[in-house]
Amino acid sequence: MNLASNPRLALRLKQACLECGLQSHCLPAGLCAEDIARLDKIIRNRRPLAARQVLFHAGAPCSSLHLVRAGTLMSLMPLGDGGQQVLGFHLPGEMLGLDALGSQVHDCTVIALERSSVCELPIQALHELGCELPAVQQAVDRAIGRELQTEHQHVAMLGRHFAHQRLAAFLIGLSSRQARLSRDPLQLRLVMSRGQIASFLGLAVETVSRLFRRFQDEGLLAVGRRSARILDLERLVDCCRS
Amino acid sequence: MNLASNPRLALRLKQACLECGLQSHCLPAGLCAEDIARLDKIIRNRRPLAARQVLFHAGAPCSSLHLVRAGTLMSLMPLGDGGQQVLGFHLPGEMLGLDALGSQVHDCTVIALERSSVCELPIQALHELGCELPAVQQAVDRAIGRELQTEHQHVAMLGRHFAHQRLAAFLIGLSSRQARLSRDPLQLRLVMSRGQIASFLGLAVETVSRLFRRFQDEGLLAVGRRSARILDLERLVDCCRS
DNA sequence: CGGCGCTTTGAACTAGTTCAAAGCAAGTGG
DNA sequence: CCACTTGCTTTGAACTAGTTCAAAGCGCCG
Repeated sequence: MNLASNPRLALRLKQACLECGLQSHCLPAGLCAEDIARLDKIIRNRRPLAARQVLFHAGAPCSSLHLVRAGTLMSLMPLGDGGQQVLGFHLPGEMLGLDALGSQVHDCTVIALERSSVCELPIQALHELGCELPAVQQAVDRAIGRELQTEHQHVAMLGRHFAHQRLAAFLIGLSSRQARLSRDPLQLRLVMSRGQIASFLGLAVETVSRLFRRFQDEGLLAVGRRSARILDLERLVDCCRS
Repeated sequence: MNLASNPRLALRLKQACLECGLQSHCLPAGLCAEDIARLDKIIRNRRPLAARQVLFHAGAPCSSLHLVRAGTLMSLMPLGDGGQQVLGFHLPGEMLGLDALGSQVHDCTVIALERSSVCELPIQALHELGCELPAVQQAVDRAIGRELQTEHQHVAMLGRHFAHQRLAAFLIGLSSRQARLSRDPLQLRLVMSRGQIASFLGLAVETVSRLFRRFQDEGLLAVGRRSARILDLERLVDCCRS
């Protein structure tokens, strides 16, 4: 199926940053209209991705960053023994591909979990613009810093002893990222499979499944196949620490 | 004791990038002498750190990056329940503080594990220089990309099932970083405590201790209190995958 | 409708943790 | 210079959280 032939998607592809609903949650956040227009000009390609389509492979050469415009993506690190470690899930407004900044080669694979779309930012052009407009440079710095902090959070989570602490931390993380996008922070869409969540948390699938059940039994969550509603945020937060 | 009064340290503090033995393993790697001289001018402060001295605290405001010049540092993330997760160990030539790039606030604490010294790079000045000299911009990008990739490796390691895989991966990682510094890649200095290694790997101290013994019994390693010699690199590498 | 893949559930198992105590090394002060 | 304190490391034994294995349930897509 040719996605571009879909009128609704074609419309979205034409959308410039200034008309994008994501504006204030994305890279341009905080920039003036003029700067956004400049930024907009260097965005090369707003391409739609089908579910399970690969954005780039580990080892692929690269001279661009990507911003998630819509949908959800996942990054994977090949493990050598054939397995894959899930490194992260990426929501709209988040930046992808920073790992390739220096080496020009990706160290992980990124794949769409549902129909998604991304904006491509050529690194070279972004640098040039950053030199002209300090606000753009700042925005890029913000994205880099946030990416690093997210990784730190992930490591801290994997360091937690108990499985329930990790799952709770994961759900709360998702919730606050939803909030950032002005979505309901209590209604979580679980676009990823249980297996992918398990890999992300360093657990077995079965453990994740049992924990979802347990959280539901304890009245913390209402769990669906592809969604979860947080019923008691406070206790869920406590759960991270005990 | 006033470290600056020590003549040997004072000498090292005056050392410019061009005379620094680390040159080709540090940020300036690949730059021409002229560019290095420019970079050198913006380095504000080469301060020595005593063992256990804190470079910066989580939450501290920040407008600089740091390069490790000598010694070893460790970054820690406060866990809320009072505990600390070890995020990483930092050897000479590696960059510190990138997490604060956007927010201007550190999300982790960095502490010296032994007498160390670091170079401070004001972010503002670094950006300005990067605009003038693309090679400097590239060097910074390299540092950022490498930092991200290191985090990815850490996550991938924490995702491994078995404790021996994690310890082996840790030792091999250390080894290759030593090699990068033209040090003997088989003779590892373990500046950090067993407890710190355990936290880094998401294990209990006792497990790490037992694994060191086991690796020694199996002829992979000769383990000392503060050092380890790799006796069979090939089998140690295999160990990461099985 | 039928088949495939994801999810759930149960039961046995085990790797790693926890608890407790002894062993060491390094630094301190008399 | 030695005795002593302190903190890290090692070792052993009991315990348990999470894994593994197996099988049934369920939903989705062709």
